[in-house]
Amino acid sequence: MSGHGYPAVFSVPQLYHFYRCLFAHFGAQHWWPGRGRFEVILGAILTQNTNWANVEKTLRNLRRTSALSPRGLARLPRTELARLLRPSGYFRQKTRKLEHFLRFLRQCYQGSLSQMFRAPTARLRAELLAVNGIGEETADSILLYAGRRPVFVIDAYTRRILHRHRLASSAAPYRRLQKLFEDNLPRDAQLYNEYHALLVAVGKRYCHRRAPDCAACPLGPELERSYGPA
DNA sequence: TGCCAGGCCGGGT
DNA sequence: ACCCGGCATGGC
Repeated sequence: MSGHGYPAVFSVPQLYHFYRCLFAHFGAQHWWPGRGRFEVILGAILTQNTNWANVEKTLRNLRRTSALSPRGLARLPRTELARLLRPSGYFRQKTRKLEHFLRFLRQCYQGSLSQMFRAPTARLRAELLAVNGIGEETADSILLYAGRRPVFVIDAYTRRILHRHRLASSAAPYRRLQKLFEDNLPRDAQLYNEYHALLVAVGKRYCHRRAPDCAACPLGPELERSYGPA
């Protein structure tokens, strides 16, 4: 069908209906949690494979230093920065990742987020991906939640939920899943924002690793009806 | 107590 | 182009 060896991804015009079911159940999520776009970027890096509650501790640590800006953090000694990042796990890795991002921002955009977000989306995405420590999900989270670009974010919960509802193979690559949403929804950053936040909300409750079939999800039967037989 | 969390990288097939 | 081990803390 696709000719690329990943046949098990379906085109889903009802994807918007899925969104409305989620919104009706869970309501507005008010994402991204964080104050301002620099905190959004920090959170996107710090939450990699990590519980958000741990990230919050680190963000509180950083706020207390009154150095919560690109230039402020760049002035901190590495050991001090590492100590502040400790609660969010992988703290040595994340210290390096953060330093890589700060260096990129300084060298390419004079340390200015305003300047960075003036770049066209496709170019900025490629540049972010070239930063060591920023992968596809983190780059897209930055673009969507800090830059308000219409870029759909795919994460582990999204993958599991799509698989559970037979909308995609569990092995489908990131870009393919992203395209599934972007091709079947209006190109609207606010919609992508709310949709992804809702997927995480439902995923946290019903679709953790040990229950990848989302067996307890109350939306399951409803959604299967709306999709018809797979 | 063990398992889990809003990934990513580097090295090996 | 995949597959895998490593990275680390805090909560249930």
